[in-house]
Amino acid sequence: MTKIAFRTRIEDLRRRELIEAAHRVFMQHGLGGMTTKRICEEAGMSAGILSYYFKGKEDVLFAMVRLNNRVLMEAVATGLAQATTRWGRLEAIIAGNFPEGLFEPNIANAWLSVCAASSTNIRYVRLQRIFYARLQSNLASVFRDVLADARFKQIALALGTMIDGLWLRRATGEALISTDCTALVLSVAVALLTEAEQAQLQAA
Amino acid sequence: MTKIAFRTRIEDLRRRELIEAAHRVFMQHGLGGMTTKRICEEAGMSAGILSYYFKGKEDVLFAMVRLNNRVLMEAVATGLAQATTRWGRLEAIIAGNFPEGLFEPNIANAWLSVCAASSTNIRYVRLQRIFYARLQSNLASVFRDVLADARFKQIALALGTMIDGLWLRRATGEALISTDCTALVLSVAVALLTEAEQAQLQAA
DNA sequence: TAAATTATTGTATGTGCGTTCAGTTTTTTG
DNA sequence: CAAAAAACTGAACGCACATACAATAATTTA
Repeated sequence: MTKIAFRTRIEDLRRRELIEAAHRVFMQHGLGGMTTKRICEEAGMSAGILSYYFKGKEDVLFAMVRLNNRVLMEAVATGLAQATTRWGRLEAIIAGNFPEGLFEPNIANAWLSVCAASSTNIRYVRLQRIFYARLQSNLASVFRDVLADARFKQIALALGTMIDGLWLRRATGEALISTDCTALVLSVAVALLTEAEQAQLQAA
Repeated sequence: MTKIAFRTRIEDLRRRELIEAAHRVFMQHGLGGMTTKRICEEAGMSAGILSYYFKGKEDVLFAMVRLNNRVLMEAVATGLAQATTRWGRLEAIIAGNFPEGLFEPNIANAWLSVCAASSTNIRYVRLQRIFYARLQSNLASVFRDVLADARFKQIALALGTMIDGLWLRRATGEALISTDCTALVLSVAVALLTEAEQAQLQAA
């Protein structure tokens, strides 16, 4: 009994350590430079350990991406919980997608690399889908009841792709600042929503 | 004299063939699967030929990306030349960024891979910058005189990143259609520009 | 403490890659 | 046609990598 408990604990620990080491290597050397040797070295372990705790390198990468996504989604969730007004919630959603200290070229590039790898690996596509669905549902929680469904989907797509595009630009080193990006997306959101409101008023 | 002329011709021909072969391999196997062997095989030549006409694999890749960018930019240019009205020009610019038959997952993924590789390779960053600058200048040719400079830059960034984001989504296989994307970006452009106009009217 | 299980190591192995280069064929020159 | 230059070949090399695995160390169990 205690045996199993301990085993699980150390296994989880090692897996976590390897994932975090993989993350650091990823940040520093990019997807191409993320070798098993470097990961194990970064984790302070020997080369063979990776095969012991993971199915292979791909498995580590996937676990890493999943962990990152989870962290980001939780950040948005806590931001949402703190917001009180409808517009505050919108800002929280958008700002949550440009976390200060994380909106940096190397991190953006890591994310981009994973997107690029998505075409090969079905699991990544699924992960991305989940991520986008969450954004969509967050936006829906703010505006679905105010907008017609078709137009809402359009606006959600517009805002979502803008966020992605800004990250992409950041990945190439463009000098974008997280607060500016939030402001930009927010301003577009405002323009689209006021327009939609006016259209709805005219219809009535 | 004839010697030099002929030499130049066959060299250009082979280089072009290799670039196009590289492009096909890229499309089919992705950036990771684009090996020198496959490229030469696809071009119907032997393995060593690549080093004969190019400095190395990277050189071929770069030439390929440059060629693609040129083609896309020219497509936009011709579309622009045909447009007569101001709004027609705007639509031509946007539609030119979603060319029918080219707005497909594998092509999108190829572009995405290059973006991801940009962080390592300075030449790609330069290429991307040129591309974005061209988009910016095209948009400027339509709207700069109507808008304040700061707001124009914001709007141009918003539209540009949306276009990128839509390509990114397409890369992961999302079912987006080129005409829908054009319509979406155009609708956002309209919303932003009418808003900007109203703001300017109120100021007067 | 002895046995047994688990955790870790580091070398070995095989694979796939980009690049090189000595040689061969083709084309051009005189 | 002979000599020279250019175009091209394909085997060979070295390197970096992921993974496997036998050996060893640490820990738990009885």
